[in-house]
Amino acid sequence: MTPARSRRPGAPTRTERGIPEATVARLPVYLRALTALSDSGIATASSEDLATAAGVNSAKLRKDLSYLGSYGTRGVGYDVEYLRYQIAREIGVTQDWSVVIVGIGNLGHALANYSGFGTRGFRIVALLDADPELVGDSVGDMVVRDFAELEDIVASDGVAIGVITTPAGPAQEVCDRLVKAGVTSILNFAPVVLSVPDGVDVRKVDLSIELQILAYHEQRKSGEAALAEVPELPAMNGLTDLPSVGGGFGA
Amino acid sequence: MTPARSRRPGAPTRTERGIPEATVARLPVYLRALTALSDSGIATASSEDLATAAGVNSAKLRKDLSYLGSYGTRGVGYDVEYLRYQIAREIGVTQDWSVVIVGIGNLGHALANYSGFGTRGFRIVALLDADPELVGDSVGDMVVRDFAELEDIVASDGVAIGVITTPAGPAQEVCDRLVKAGVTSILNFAPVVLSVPDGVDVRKVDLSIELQILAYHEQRKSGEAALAEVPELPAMNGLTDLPSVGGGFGA
DNA sequence: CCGATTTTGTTCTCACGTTCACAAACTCCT
DNA sequence: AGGAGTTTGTGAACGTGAGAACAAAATCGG
Repeated sequence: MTPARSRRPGAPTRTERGIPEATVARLPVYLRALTALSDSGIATASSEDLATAAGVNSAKLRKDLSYLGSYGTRGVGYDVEYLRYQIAREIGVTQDWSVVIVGIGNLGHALANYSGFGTRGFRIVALLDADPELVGDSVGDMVVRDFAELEDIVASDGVAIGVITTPAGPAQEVCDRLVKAGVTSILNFAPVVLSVPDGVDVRKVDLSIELQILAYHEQRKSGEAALAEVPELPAMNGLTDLPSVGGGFGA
Repeated sequence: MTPARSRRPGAPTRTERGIPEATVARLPVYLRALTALSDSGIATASSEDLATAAGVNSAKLRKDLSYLGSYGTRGVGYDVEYLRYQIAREIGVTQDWSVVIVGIGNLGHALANYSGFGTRGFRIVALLDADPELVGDSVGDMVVRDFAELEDIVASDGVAIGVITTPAGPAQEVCDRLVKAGVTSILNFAPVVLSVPDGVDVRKVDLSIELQILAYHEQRKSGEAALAEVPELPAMNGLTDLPSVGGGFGA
């Protein structure tokens, strides 16, 4: 049942530099699919099986995996555990990453309480907020600490990843402090465009934007009748009465 | 200061069908930038100004806007209010969209409490959960209702958009129910690949994936020393001791 | 009214991403 | 052992997106 691992002498000359960004974004999906298969007791899966589980095309999956190396066996498929390890290693989640969350409002609370964190290669080492009212509160099994402690925490815990769940206003300032303290990857939930120096990665999660994208397609579905209802060139004097669109996850 | 609006007789022959998906995804960002400029009392902005505010290249911004029509004035720039309305109309947020949230756990709570919803073209009409313990609880100014009421609510309020904030387990089932009730756009926070019939749009927000993408780049930054520390081909007998990677926003 | 200046809208080119299609490689059955 | 059947890995074709560059159109100063 377990396939030959085919560690052939002429090693696959692993992709020297640069897995395409689109592929990187899908690797975590494959990882999750593999974990699910593994939990179901499935030891081997074809690219077709995996692709179905991950919700992608099998050719795309094979090409994606080929950037990592040649980890399958022709005529058989992929060893689930083996491939899972390889992808985990490539992503970097075989080691643990320390994470700080800044801004313990509604969303910060939700993320802090999210139990499935530690088991996935990420460890929340601190919850920070600048509001003295919040500092000292306990959230789950952690206590909210003062944002002023940031530098110490980053230095002592080797934090590389920061999560910003503040309102839009202070987000850039928080970001600057994070970067100055040595954080080089930021996950931003605040509805602002953060500017960071080269070498720092920012990823954005924005609920409003997602909903607006859905709204766009939704509008298209309802036939063009809906479009015709809205005047293309409205009288300018009515413009200030518009609902305040835009914005996002602020306080 | 206000430019001529240039409603020339040969109308711009608005893009008949199909704004590129990449452009659609950026329109909400432009909308937000325009709203910010508008709030600052700025009446006119060049593509350069807008691009800076939105964090993109100005050529890209101009090309994106050109898909909507010719709403700028050469030598001058764009009228902020006018362009804001045009983008809002194109996205479809000049009208209100009714939204239901299913799964009132930590995250559902956070979204329900998010006050900046109603002002942005989205109206939460119901919070639903299947857990009898939760039904009847009040969250913000709303009350959690039984998931069984879904069909009635969708029918009476014309709900087109559903947000899934349940754990992974029930997500597909919830999704099926939503679709059957008539929801045609779904924003999914559960860490599963949802399968839906044609004509239904799904967008996914996944914290674990975002963090893992950051981790990948972070690993690359720390020089290749880090890569070398991890064996490329570990002994297979150690594999089951791996931390359980993958998964995501479950209970 | 005209030329200088500004800034848009668009064309062209290149890079990236997706999909097809098939040879290579492996297993299984006779 | 050999042929039939599977499934990977990848080359090639195609489509989409990004960025540079420039002509067209507008303003402004004289």
